[in-house]
Amino acid sequence: MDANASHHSFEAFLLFESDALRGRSNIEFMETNATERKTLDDRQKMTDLERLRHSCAHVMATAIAKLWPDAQFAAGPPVENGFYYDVELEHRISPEDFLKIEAEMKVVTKSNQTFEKVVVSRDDALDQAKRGRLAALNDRAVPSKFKLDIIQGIPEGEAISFYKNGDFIDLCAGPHVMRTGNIGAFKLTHVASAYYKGDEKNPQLQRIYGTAFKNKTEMEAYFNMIEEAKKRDHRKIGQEMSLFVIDTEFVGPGLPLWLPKGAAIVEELEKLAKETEFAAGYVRVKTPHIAKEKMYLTSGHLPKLYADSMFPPMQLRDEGSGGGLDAREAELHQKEGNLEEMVSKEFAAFKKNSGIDLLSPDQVNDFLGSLSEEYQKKFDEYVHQKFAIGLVRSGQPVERYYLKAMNCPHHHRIFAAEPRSYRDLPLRLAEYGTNYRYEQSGELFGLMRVRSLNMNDAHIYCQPEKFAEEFNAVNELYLKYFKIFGLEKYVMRFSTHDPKRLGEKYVNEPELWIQTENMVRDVLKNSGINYVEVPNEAAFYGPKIDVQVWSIIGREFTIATNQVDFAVPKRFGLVYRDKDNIDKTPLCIHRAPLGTHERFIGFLIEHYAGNFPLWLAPEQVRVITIGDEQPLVDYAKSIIQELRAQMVRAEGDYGTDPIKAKIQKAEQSKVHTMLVIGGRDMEAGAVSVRLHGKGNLGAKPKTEALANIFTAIRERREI
RNA sequence: GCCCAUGUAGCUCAGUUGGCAGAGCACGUCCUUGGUAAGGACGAGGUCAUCGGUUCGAUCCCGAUCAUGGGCUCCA
Repeated sequence: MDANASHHSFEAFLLFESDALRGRSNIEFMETNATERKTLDDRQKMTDLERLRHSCAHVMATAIAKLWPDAQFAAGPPVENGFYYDVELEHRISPEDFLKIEAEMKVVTKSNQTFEKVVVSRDDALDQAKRGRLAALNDRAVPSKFKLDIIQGIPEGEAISFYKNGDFIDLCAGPHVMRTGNIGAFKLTHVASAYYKGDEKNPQLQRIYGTAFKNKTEMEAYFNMIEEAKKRDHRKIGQEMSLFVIDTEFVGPGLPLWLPKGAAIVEELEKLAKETEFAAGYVRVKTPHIAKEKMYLTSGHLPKLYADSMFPPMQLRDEGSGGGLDAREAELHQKEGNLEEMVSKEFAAFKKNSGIDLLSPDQVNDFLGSLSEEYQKKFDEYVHQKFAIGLVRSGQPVERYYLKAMNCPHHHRIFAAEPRSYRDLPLRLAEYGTNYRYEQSGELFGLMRVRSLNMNDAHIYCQPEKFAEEFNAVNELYLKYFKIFGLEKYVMRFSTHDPKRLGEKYVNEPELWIQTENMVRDVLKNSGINYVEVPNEAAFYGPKIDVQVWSIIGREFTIATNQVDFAVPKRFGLVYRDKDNIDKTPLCIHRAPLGTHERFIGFLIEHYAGNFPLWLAPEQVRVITIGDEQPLVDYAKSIIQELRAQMVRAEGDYGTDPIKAKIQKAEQSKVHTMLVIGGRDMEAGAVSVRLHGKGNLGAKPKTEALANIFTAIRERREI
């Protein structure tokens, strides 16, 4: 591997590791497309709705040009849920301006102007742009600079056209609706910034987003759908159900804390993974959260390529002020003395201020909290120096430690820890490892983008000839999980290499590529898995499979990536002794079917809208008494004991609230199963069963009701 | 990181054109003893994100910082 190639491999490596959990694959996909210019034919393929929305972008530009004639427009395409137009304008457009703009837009749609297409010569186009006539209502002193730039970028021979509505003329390839009045309903939604042509070296523009529909009814339906999705937002439900919090003040942004109810879900998922993986022949390992710098220098994440995504290192520094050890120890004693002096002074002042002579333990804590910043700083310096001296004396070298951003290097070292024979393979090392990644602050998003993540990780080391079998087994795992979570729509995006770019974008192992890709393709084909093949999207060192799933309301999530890796084990010098007594490098399959707890639970919350199936429900059963008489409470408590003895998460509500209030509380907190008991039930040895969202099922013998609960949980299905 | 918006009680949000800080829910105490989505009374809860500036006076105006959210890919 030459230097350049290995540079790419680090990049590819980090791409895999981040893609798996960040769902970046789409972005990558789009970027590849974006480099290819849309042809005029492509543009004619616009759907009716896109055509309408693109027309609406022109209407918006017309309105903005009227309000701010110096506005410079760049591009205004239709997008997934509407349209935008990029505009350069001194005035900062805020949502308050939307009403004003919309009012002007309404004037344009009401007057029902025709969209007229005019095909012009290149010279004409340039001339009009220079006169500032494009994307404007009149001639202007300054040229329409972005339009001018765009015209210059149009290849020779391609037709250039203007579209005109009323007095507004814009450079545009179309297509458009016939008249402005065809835009039945529209609304501006938000404003953001974007660089011209997406390049940060270009000027920053204001991107104004809006949406448009044939008629009001369809627009209302769209906004209702948005509202529905908002109700399912994992951040909202997570708070309502007390699943997790993000304590930015004391713990840090992007570092979620799982509350007991959320941790219950975490535990259930781990239990599922452990059972499933155990049955599939995985062995579990445990690795520390940190490793020496050498680890990541070897893996290639450091010194540069992954450094930005890792938390800065913990450095055990020897930062003495020169001089021998003796001199520095003397300095340390001096510092100790100074500190003591400072403390006694501040203590005296504290006692004087509070007027207390003998402090209680609480008051001592108050005092410690009140110590001056200067003292704290000196104290830190003191501790640091003491530590550094200790290190020097013990003869340890200065070291840097990093929080791990991925588990594979640790697992590779586990592979390397013992001599491996082909008889030991496949070795499937599994771990719910906690990784730390320094995501950019603007990238953080609820549980979906975090800085600490628990990955359902495993690395399968196998002989190349066993690959198909292993890879197939991994896919079986996925299908099994999809079934458990009721995921009906999924697609595996199988990314392959491009032979033309071997040695540049892809590791130069033509035969290995073809061989591995064929193996992957065969497995996918034979197993009847729903997949699409995406050429020229593989990672540097092997084909990859992104797993996209759709939640019950049709939102798409990328939950996991599988990666076939025929290059990195080599970097770690991993070998096994084969039958022929030769050391060979194993293939490695990286896989994480349940992604990370953070992202996966975020997905599940939205998928289920917080109404988890019984086995996952944070509170599975609540026993509710009608009244608070002692015998009834005792009966309820005995039921809870029976449930808890079988690891069922059960709580009791024995309070004095009226029964309707207790039911509502339980329903609102989405308790899966309510066992309501009154005097009648107690005498009959019965419970009356109510399921969340499904209402009262009526009285059942207690033993039968409990047995149903136990079985349903064990089999991970509904009652 | 960059642009824009937001930050008031545990939660959802009012409010003050600059002059003692508000509601509902949740919480606590008491009353209520009831059969499947809210019985009642009283009470406790706040450095109005943080720091600085203007002012007789700042939660409000100005600036900075931090955090959260929407974007920063979909090219005439």
